[in-house]
Amino acid sequence: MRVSRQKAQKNRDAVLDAAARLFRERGLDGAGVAEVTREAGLTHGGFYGQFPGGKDALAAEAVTAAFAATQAFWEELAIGTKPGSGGALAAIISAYLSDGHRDDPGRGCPVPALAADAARRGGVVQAAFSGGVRDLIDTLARHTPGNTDAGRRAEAARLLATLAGAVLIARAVSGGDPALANTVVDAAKAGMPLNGICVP
Amino acid sequence: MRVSRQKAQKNRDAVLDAAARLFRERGLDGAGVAEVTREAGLTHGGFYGQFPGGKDALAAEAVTAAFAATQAFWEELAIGTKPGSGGALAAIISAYLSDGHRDDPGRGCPVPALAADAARRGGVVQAAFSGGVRDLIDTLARHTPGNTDAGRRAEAARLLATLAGAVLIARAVSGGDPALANTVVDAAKAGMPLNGICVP
DNA sequence: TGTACATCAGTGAACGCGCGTTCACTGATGTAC
DNA sequence: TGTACATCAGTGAACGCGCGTTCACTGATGTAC
Repeated sequence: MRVSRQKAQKNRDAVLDAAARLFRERGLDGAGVAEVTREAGLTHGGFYGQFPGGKDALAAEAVTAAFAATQAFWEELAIGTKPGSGGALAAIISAYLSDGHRDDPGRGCPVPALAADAARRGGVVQAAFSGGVRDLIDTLARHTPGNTDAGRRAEAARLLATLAGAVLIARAVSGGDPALANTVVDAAKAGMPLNGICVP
Repeated sequence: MRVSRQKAQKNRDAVLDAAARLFRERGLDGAGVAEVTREAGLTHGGFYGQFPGGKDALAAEAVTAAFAATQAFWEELAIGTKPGSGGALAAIISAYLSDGHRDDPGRGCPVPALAADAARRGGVVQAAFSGGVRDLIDTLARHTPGNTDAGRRAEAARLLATLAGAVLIARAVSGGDPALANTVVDAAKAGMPLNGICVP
């Protein structure tokens, strides 16, 4: 049965939201079209009307949405901190390396959750992922101390690698060796620029 | 047809080798039992005689084998460098952040290739992964400067997070934004302890 | 050492299952008058 | 504003396909004599 255009848009958004969460939780191969649409309160039949590009198109849009949400979350964290004080960066790092982020990949950064999948899938998914990483590094660079744009971007890139790597490893070992997971996250925290000065 | 016990062992090893490579290349969901055994020159029927635990058992053993190979490769790199000079660590870092490693996940470190899969799969796979990460960090710590064991281990953990994160991101964006991939890897290189002094 | 036979590593067909995708259909929406 | 009808968002059954796994069978190996 037909629904209003407003309701149709809401339904599409619900599918996208469910996809962005489920893909981060279970991987691009671990969540199917049927489950995603069911989670959005719909059946799978209408899906190809919403996303003519099929699952790949959904995955690409979900990746973009997940990056946008992460970026928005970071900007929200930055509000209320003194500009130039490094407080925004500290807040982002603290949230990124929190237990909450480690244990809730569905609402977290797409990099540790989906980077390997994006690398393998290629096409529109990898393109969306690349754009997301670039925007995320730019956002991080805006809150990173440094003299030049290139320097801030490089530092932000290094930071994201360490943050994503630490959460990636922590998630992988938290079930089999919780102490090791904490070691990795704590080591990453200790190596963050705000805890001292790095002189390359 | 029955084969000799020696040949049977060789066949099992061939399946394990193929699995260790294919799983790293395509992910645990991206390579099937049929393809792995075919790559080893066998049919899939005999597989459950070799691995009664099924695909999960194969994945767990493949993860362990991949970590062991990475560790052996690092130890090989360390041979011929002056002990305590940091030369071994420099060689490991250089190899890890090379284009060759980025573009050949099948023979590379299991962390960027399989950590997300291991986190989701749980069970014996996650247990094998946890053990592999611990051993890898211990190996890295043996070549890391520092005053205490705990300090070396923490530094090694932080190092592995940065290395794995950088390669993970580089692989994900190399198709869509090659310049960004180089930015991330170069930034990780520049942030390595051997290029300067980190004062936490 | 030679022979007869039990063992078992590997084969290939078959199983149920869930996947991504298609399509005829439904019925409320949006529109033309 | 009210009515008639075309549009189309969503439904649910169905498609082929590849997955992990099972199993009856084959025939060379390993063993007992």
